[in-house]
Amino acid sequence: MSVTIKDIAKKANVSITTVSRVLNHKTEGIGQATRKKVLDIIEELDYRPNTIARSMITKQTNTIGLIIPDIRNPFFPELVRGVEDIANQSKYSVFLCNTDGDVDRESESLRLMKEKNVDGIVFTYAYASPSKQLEELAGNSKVPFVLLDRGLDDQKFSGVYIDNEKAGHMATKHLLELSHTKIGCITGPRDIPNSKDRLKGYLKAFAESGIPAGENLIIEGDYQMEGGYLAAKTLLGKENVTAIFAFNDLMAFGVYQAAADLGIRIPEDLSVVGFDNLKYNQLLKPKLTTIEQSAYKMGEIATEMLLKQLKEGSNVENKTIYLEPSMIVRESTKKLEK
Amino acid sequence: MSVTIKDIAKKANVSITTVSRVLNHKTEGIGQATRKKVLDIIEELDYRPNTIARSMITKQTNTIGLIIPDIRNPFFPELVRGVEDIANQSKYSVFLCNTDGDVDRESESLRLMKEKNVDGIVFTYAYASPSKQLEELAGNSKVPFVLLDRGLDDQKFSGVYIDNEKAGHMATKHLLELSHTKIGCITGPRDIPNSKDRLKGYLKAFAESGIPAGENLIIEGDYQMEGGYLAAKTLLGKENVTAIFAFNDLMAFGVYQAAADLGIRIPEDLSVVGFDNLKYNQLLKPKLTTIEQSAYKMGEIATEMLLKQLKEGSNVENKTIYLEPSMIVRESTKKLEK
DNA sequence: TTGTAAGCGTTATCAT
DNA sequence: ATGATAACGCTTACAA
Repeated sequence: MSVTIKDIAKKANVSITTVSRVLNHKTEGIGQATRKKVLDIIEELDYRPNTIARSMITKQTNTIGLIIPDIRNPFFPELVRGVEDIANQSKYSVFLCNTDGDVDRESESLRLMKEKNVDGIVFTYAYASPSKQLEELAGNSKVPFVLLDRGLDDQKFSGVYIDNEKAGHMATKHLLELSHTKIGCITGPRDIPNSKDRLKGYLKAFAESGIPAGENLIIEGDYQMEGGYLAAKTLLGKENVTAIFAFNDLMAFGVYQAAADLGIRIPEDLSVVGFDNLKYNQLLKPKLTTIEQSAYKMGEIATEMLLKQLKEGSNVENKTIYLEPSMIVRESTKKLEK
Repeated sequence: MSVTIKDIAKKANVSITTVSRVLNHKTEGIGQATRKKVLDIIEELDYRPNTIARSMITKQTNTIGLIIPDIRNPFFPELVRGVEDIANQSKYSVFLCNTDGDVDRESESLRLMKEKNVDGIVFTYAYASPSKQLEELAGNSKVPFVLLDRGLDDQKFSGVYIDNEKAGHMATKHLLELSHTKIGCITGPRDIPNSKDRLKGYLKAFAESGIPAGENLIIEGDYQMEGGYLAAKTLLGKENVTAIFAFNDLMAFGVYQAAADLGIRIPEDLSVVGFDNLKYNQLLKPKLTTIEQSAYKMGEIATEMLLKQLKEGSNVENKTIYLEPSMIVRESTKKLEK
């Protein structure tokens, strides 16, 4: 049996209340001598308060939940570290759940988080409209949460995103300025808001340029390498595009592979723009032109927002933050020669 | 206030003991009718038992801790999913901690795990000898744990590793058979057992071949891209090696970059062997010859071992499992032409 | 400054 | 088959 507050109290000849007070750094109502005595015994016995017993009373667990689609997608480790680093600074630990983008596993995760009594949740929400679970979270059960990355078109929830429409616009405009007109577009899964917004940007850039955007040039991807590969095969086979804008770097990797299979050279025959600026795309040849967004920073900001809510109570108003994307032009895009 | 066992009891006109019994699926000592009545009310009120209160008594949290160096190293996401997937199957959730390979953060993580009352720990232990903390874990505090990947040369702890010496031997022998004699070796951090074992294999292959292994050809790396890059610069600059064996793929990526900077062609001028078979090294040109080891599987096995210990109590004997490595020959290695 | 005692939501023990 | 009650280890009124 491990040592409890009672053991300390007994050995110090004080009440457990007194021990509790020094434990919680109560300033008033405790004598210097007593405090020291208790502290010494705590040290001597290497006593650690039982956080579970504590949680029962305080209703706090000093734990936050983090729900993401899949840690194996290299975008998310960065995000996770951003969340964890900030959380740890404030003595919070993090519970991780992967949902694989599956609705059932997502609500299962949410259930689990509530069961574990997390104090708040950072949530890569991947659907366009709030689920029943999410509404309930915001309504009855009152667990604070912050959405991030994938988004929800609803200002009533706290969230951290980048300005995806702007990013989509930048990437497409870049390609248009390089004289490309047949620009393939490989989107993310249909329902994910960030993909929708990037598509809006893509279409807007076309509209501005006066060039018609071909319906056939837009293909739904899966944010995975495989989906990028398949979509690129279609695009390069039937549509003869001269450029492809993939909505994440992973799919751009797939585009590279498809191009290699088909003997198509990048950037001579095909320009490619990605999205995310993953660290390991330095390995690609030629180096990938892409949109920069910092998953780590998004994780940090979202967690800071969440912790603020936890500390200041629910009187903190929800807000949505949009980070500025930036474009990194490297070697995979090139002016189209007539 | 959320609904408690008392509310259910009151509404059902039974005692909380009875409710508790149906909650815990006690078969005996409960009538069919009562059970149904209680169950209905539980459903009606959407009651969820408070796991914290439960934990106070059962001393179980249904949570396991997972300590790794850094989730951003692409080896670990796979491992994490292996652990999580198995844990979830048995209704366990996982607490994640990154230590960045830092000793202080590691013992901090361990402390946290105990504070959170995890039932067991899966631990990428990165040092050659057991720390005081670890001894204590095995001794007094009796939290079951399973080590994995990086290892500890001590059969008295449970662990899951691959046969690193054999793997190091395979890789080096492959290079020797391709007529290379000046084979650079970029190891992991000095203290990590898996690196030591790989080095043993490297030296053994040389010893068997009768070719002397040059001391200068062995450079300590950091298991990161940067370290691989730096080490390769040294190796390629001063030592004129014709082949490099990097102790993980990440460092092999660095070798590729160094070679590119120096105008050295792979595999014509330099053969390269990596270690891990990371998914995204498909992106490399030429494709990397490497040692296959499944982080996912290691995570699965370690977690299965841990759960077995948790279920069957401490009468399960500790054991160390060594998985078989295999070699994947791709395009980055080539016979040395005289 | 310090202590007594109630209570958090369960499970476990022992009655009935 | 069911219930009363102690206990888990702590925090927090309230009292002294």
